[in-house]
Amino acid sequence: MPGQYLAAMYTYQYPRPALTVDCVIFGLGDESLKVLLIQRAHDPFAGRWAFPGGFVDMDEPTETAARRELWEETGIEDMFMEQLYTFSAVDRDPRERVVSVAYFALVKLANYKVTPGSDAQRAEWFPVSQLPPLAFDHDEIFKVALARLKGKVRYQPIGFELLPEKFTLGQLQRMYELILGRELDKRNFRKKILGMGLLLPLPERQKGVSHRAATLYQFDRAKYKALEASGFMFEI
Amino acid sequence: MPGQYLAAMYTYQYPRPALTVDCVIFGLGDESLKVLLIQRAHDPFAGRWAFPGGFVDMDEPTETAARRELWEETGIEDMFMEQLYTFSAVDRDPRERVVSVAYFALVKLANYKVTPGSDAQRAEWFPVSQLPPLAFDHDEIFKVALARLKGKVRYQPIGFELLPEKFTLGQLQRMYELILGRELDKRNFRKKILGMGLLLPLPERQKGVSHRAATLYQFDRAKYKALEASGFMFEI
DNA sequence: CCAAAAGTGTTCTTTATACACCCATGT
DNA sequence: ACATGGGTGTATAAAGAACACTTTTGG
Repeated sequence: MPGQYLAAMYTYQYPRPALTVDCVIFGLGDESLKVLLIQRAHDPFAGRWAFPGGFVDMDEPTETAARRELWEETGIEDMFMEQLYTFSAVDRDPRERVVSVAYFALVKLANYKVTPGSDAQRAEWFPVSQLPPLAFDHDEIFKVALARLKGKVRYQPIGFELLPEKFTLGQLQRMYELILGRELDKRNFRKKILGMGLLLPLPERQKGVSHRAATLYQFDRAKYKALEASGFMFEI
Repeated sequence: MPGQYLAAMYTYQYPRPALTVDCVIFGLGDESLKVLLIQRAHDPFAGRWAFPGGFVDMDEPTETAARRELWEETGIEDMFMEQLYTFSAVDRDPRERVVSVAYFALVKLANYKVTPGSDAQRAEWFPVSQLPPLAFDHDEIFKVALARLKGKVRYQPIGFELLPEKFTLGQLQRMYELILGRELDKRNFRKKILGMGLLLPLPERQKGVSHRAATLYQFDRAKYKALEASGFMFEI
């Protein structure tokens, strides 16, 4: 990184904000949409809950920083992630000027059933409708993240990131109902989603349920890519 | 700003990326959608065109920085602006690590007909289909900005920000056609947009045109706010 | 046999699309 | 008179919304 020296030559005279990342991770519980929070060990806001995050290193882009922090703090990796928004209010951190690039992630909660927490830190999944008061401006970050999820889930097939690889149409519909906050008509839903031709029915069926076993489906990513390229628009 | 002292106490040991803003400003010409570029006076990329932008001060949020830089470099103010994306590739600036928060702005070009340029800098409006090679990663920033504009203009009434306060339905339709890159049916377009009840017909008509004078309309922002709050979705 | 979710079609309403001619104005 | 864009309605097709019963499985 020759930049280190050049930085001094060109710009050392200007103070710079600190740069951090914060991650809003959504997971799908049995009865609610959830987000992962970490309890802060130190001041400011010691004891309060906050989204996992941390400082951006000089040799990594912000998304890499977000994935690294998430892995360090929770052990979660390889999830769907996209940039959410950059929060830069001058007083958002009481210590000093900190600008934070927030990320928005979706995980298959079944893969992380046990409450995460690698350091001494406590991490816990909270239903989105029952969040404790959050540190810093994380309440605002959460609002933006939830709005993004609700807005996006209808027009891009990101909802599948919350489900296991193999899922039933019932699970899929419940996922949409939980996120959108309203009920969907079962027959119309199935007609629409199957009509897209993006769900591969598997030769397997659900097991161990005390009712008729449902067909398992898989989302056909390759087919979606192809259709998307030729102008197809996903919509629920 | 007590943060200045605290910053030294807590975090002076970590190097920080520089933080800048860049603004992609769209305006509507007679025959094309345009963006404002500034020709760089100094290295790196001396002589190349780039989006206006600059460093974020310690006492201003990024959007304020974007508006300030834009005013300083072009004299444009009070335009529609929203955050676009934060670009953080490690080598995006050859001198040192610079993270840039890009903004996306829409202006009523008629108000800025003369080529702007307040400093010694040259500023010019370029049709989006004929951009010169840009400095830094600004080609990528532009791609993201144009995609955002195309995607958003259909679902939010931001297109009006590109037109004068009073406009004809012909101007409105041409605006959508230029941005979306396809022709719209005149009768269907009028039926749809007038059907929303968001356009106030004015008792005035177009003047000095060598054809039948069109009715002038105004976008009813108050009514849109009300409808939006009760679940109405704008769509072209 | 009961509970619980899976699975399945049709009707009606709403919205989208395709399409052609006369009108007003300035040159 | 002609060139230019303004202004108007209808018919057809497609998509969305509403709606109820039978099937399968485990307990």
